[in-house]
Amino acid sequence: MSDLLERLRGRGWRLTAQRRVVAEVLDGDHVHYTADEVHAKASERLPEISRATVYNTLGELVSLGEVIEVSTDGRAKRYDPNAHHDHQHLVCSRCGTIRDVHLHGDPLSALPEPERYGFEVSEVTVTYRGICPNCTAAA
Amino acid sequence: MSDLLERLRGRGWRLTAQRRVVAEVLDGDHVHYTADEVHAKASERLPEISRATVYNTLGELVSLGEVIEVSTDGRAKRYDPNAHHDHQHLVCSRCGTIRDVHLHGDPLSALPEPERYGFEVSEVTVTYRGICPNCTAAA
DNA sequence: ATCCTACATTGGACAGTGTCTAAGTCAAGA
DNA sequence: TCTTGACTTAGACACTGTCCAATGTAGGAT
Repeated sequence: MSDLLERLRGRGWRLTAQRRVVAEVLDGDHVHYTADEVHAKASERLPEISRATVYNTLGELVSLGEVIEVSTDGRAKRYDPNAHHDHQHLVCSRCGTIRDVHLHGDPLSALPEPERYGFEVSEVTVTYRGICPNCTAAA
Repeated sequence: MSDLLERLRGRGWRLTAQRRVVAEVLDGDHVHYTADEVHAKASERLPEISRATVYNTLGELVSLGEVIEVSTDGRAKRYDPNAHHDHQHLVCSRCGTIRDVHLHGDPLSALPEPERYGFEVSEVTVTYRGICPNCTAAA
């Protein structure tokens, strides 16, 4: 993700220690953390980083299209660094963890014209829900 | 929706004025209100109804399968009274209004077995996003 | 019709998530 | 090295939702 930092710098981003750490956290594992989880991880490397900065930085990464915001459960949003590959999500209804999944076909084409009601439809998200193997085992 | 109340009473629900009003609000327009909007509407008819009761009642209606909980934006959840007809949602990215839409085919079958990672997949929601005619005109 | 009691409601405190602001700090160009 | 405007900080705040103890009441029992 070091090229991410380069790309952002090219767009006029000021490169600070805080932003670097947030980007590194997102790059690290391919898990979908909540903002506060990102903050916790970031604090391990840069203890004085503030919650507001993490929220700001995540918001910027989202509007720059580098990260996708996923809100599956009405609780905390999660951040998905895998923004450049088209994919959908599989969510555990019990523990909330998210996996990226890839579908057969294009879900956009499943919505017939008369069902579009004059909207300019530009995006579709598909979310599968179920119980993950871990939670099944723990039950 | 008066048969809703009957159905619920058959399942041992105690029929109170508060529950009746919440059910009527949901039945009224076919809009997808947030919990606090339901509370506001309900207060017009029953001023002393409390927020906790509205949240409780909505939660019960959801677990009884009479109403669907929709969280599209990570802000307030919205409640969809149209639970008995399989459908998906079309959301305006600008003003947030929601329309029910009906799809070709079953989106569950679009997720190949190897992409299920041992989950017991039981549910799928598809959300289309775009700009509604109103917002397009206003732009 | 009245009584009982388990269930429902109330209001207010609390918790989680996210936003805002004023003051201080610093990256990076001159 | 200096300057400056963008960035960060801490903490207050707002919104959504949950919880609890005290109070009220629907509906079966009598």
